[in-house]
Formats: sequence, structure tokens, C-alpha cells
Amino acid sequence: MVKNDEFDLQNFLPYLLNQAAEQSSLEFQRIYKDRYGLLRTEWRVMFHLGMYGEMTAKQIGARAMTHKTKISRAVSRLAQRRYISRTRSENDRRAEVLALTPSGQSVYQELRGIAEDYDARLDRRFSRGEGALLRMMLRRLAGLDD
Amino acid sequence: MVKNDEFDLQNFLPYLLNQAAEQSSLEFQRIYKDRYGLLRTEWRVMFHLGMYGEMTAKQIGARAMTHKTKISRAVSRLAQRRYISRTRSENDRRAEVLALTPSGQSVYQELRGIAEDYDARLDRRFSRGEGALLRMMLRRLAGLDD
DNA sequence: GAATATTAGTTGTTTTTGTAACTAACAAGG
DNA sequence: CCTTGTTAGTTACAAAAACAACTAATATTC
Repeated sequence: MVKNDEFDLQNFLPYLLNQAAEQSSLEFQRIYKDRYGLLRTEWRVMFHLGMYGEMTAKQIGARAMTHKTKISRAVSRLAQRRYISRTRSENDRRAEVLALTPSGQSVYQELRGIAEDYDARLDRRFSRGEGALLRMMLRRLAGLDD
Repeated sequence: MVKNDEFDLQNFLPYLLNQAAEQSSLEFQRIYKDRYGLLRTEWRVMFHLGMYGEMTAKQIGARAMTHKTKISRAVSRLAQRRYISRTRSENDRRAEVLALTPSGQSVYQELRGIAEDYDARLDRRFSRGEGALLRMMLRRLAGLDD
């Protein structure tokens, strides 16, 4: 198994990003999955509602760059578990305003705490300035600053 | 939709990494998917074989941190399309030695060229040192340097 | 203000992935 | 050797994602 080529997969950004993303999600994923039975899109919905209060499925989808069918299914599962409430919007009766219920709030608070710790732990691998620079570069790549 | 909380999802590393990975893979993915009908694990297998020559499924899996069932399925689809050959190993008759066929080689060459261009293009968003630092940090997060 | 297009969200169907159980070959210990 | 354990890879089944077609409400245009 001898490398016979200049190109290196291990330096190809999309590959590297995917590996880093997968690896760094693993531990946190295990927590929201095993402990709360949540899927990735589900905790994302929870976090958006936790951070911004009321939002529609559409708004969440736009912000999280997630397809509406994924959001729709996440929302109905979360509503079933009474983590979120759905209220038909006054101005536009196609849309529903979503919000965390009290029990959703408490799950969110716990997960948020875990996320903060986890993030801080990942961050400890980098020096003060590096972490900020990394986030800046990732935001640029993700197109979040546009 | 007012932010009411100090925690910011947009700075949470696992989230950010996932978004950046997804976003930066998108264009390249469209190429290997639409143009060559390859799945992500499939092009990964192709790239590993292209870079290292002969490898077993096990070796590819270890290097790409990919589960053996995913590799197994990728390998059988690639073999079906005659992009790779499978030869039972001399020393260990459980294992198969995989290699690109000539037509696999040519697909690999094309994709590799596209990947190089694409990577260079992503890289142009960063200054000289930044790109190298980013890769270094990602490798650390991915656990590739261990 | 009816006809047409657009939008919010859902549902159904097909791919792809994850997980567990399996087969066949090898390794070690007695 | 021959039992027990491990390893390479496959297969079967369940969970999740992708994609297309749909319903119902709202906008637009003539």
C-alpha cells in the first residue's frame, strides 16, 4: 500500500470537513440520541426554538439549510412527544407557529448545557485565537455570513 | 424571532462543521453523483485505490473510518460497473485485494482533477497560512493525526 | 374576481444507511 | 488436531434520508 500520487485525500477540504464533522458530532449525537431519543434534525429544531422562541417550520428550514420534509417530520415527532406546540398562524393560515413546551424547554436546557460543555472541550484543543479563526473560516465555508 | 439566549448554534463546532461540510461538498458531490452515478462511499473507495494502489476492504475502511458494510456495498457496486477488480488474497483467503481497472483508473483521473480544481477554488477564500491552519485543525478534530 | 401561479407543509415511495446476525477463513491454546 | 475465539466480508432487516407528488392557503394577473 504505497502512495503513488501527489494528490492527498487527507488534505482535500470536503473530505476533511466531513471527517471532522462526523468525528466531532459523534459523542454529542450519542447523548441526544440514546438519552433523549432525538434525531439530528430534531435537536436542531429544538435548538432553533430554544434560541429564537417562536418560529415557523419554514424559518427553521431556511436558517438550518434543511429540506422542508425533514423539518416536517421532525416537527411532528417532536409535537407527538409534547416537546413543542404548534399553533396555526394568524396572518397566514398555511403556516404554523412552533414553540417549545415547558417539557421541551427543560430538555433544551439540559442539551444546551451539554452542548456548551462539549464545545468548550473541543475548543480546548486549540489556542485562544485558533478557535475563533476556525469558526470564522467554517462560517465562511458554510455560507452563514452571506 | 428574537434571540433570547447567549448560546449560539452558529458557533457550536459540531453544527458549524456539519454545515460547512455539507455546503462545501455540494458541488463536488453533484459531479460524481450526476456524472458518474457514484455514491459518497464509492468515490472514497475509488480515491483510496487511486492513491494507494491495491488495498483490501478492511484497509480502506480503517483509513476512511467507514463501517465495513458501507465499504462492502460500495465495493460490490464498483465491481459491478467494472471500475475495480477483486482478487482473493494469497495469504488470507478471507480477504480480497482490490484495485482499479483501466476504466476505473480513467474515472479516477478525471475525478481527481476535478477535486484538485475544486479544492484550490475553496482554498482561494483563505489567505496562504489560513488554509494550512484550517486543514491542520480539521485533521486534529477528525483524529487523522493520531 | 375568476384563473393561474406560488407557497407552507404533508404524505407516499424509493434509496441509502445502520445494526445485527451470519458464513467462511484463520489463530491460539490445550 | 480440535475446540474456542477472532477476523474479513456479506446479507437481511429496520431506521432514516431523498425525491416527487400532493393539499390547502395565499398572491398575482388579467
